[in-house]
Amino acid sequence: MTDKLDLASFFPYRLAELQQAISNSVAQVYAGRFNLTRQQWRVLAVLGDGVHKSAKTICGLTNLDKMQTSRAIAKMLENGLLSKVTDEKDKRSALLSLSDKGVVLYRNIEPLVLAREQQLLSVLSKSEQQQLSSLMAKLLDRTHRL
Amino acid sequence: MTDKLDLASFFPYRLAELQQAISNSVAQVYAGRFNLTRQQWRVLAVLGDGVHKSAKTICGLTNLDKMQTSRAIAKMLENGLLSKVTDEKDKRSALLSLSDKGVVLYRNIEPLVLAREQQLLSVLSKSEQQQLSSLMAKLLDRTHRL
DNA sequence: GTTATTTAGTAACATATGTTACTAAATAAC
DNA sequence: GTTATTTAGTAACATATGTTACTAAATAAC
Repeated sequence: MTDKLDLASFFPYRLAELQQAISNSVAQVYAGRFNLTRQQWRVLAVLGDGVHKSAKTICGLTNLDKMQTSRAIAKMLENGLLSKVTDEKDKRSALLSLSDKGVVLYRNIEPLVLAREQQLLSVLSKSEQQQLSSLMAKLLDRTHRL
Repeated sequence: MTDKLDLASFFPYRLAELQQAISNSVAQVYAGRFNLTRQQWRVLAVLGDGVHKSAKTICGLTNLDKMQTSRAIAKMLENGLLSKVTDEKDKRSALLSLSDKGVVLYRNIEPLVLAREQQLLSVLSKSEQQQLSSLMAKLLDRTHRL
């Protein structure tokens, strides 16, 4: 059987493998201690700049599915991490922002997550990191144009 | 609010974004026409070398969860893509291989999937591809040692 | 060689995810 | 300004996923 495909060296597979490992590594930071799901962490991160946003905007910024966003927000409201105010300019949607509790949580997690990122990237030199970032941008762009 | 984290440029997030885009792109090849799930595609790919393997071995090689592997195999047996023979050396496990139908399917998909991989990677020069591969290996290694 | 422990695999359950259908408000069409 | 269409968000359903509990066979311990 002539077989040129080897899963272990197939680029999409290798990327998935790496992504999962990196993702798990970061989740260790926010999941255990702070009891957040990946979705909730993303919502938190996106609201971390202090600018209130609609669910739709959050959905776009987090790259999450519509319902995943809706559910993450619902749970975070329940846990008192978010504040919700009806958008007076469009009463179908609500503007969400971090509550005081949410801000405290974010300020706790943020440095830990950034530290973990650095910890992971530290196997690469600064120039390698830039190289990687640029290669990733090219590839992502490619998928958009295919 | 001082905020040094920006999700859009956070490495783990960018990697997840890219991985998903690449993965979807490859899935277009095997999912629609050939009606395979991602899990089934991986099982197929891993058995494509013609060497029969136990479910456990497949589980390891595909990086799939135990039950995902079990279910993918069950469905593929049902669809006549695999053959199953009890391992006489260890009667708890069975050895799986592609059936004739499975081999035909594999031979059809393989070149298409490899072509898609090349199509995606073609935004990068050969040397950039090697660079990327090497950076990914370093990072993966890092996650194992953390 | 009998009993205790480990292992491959699956079933049954609980949870997560995605899709389709709906509600309420906004905008477009006349 | 009334009716038709689009949009933000969620509920209800169907499917996918992961975990715990089990079965049957293997290996380890005595």
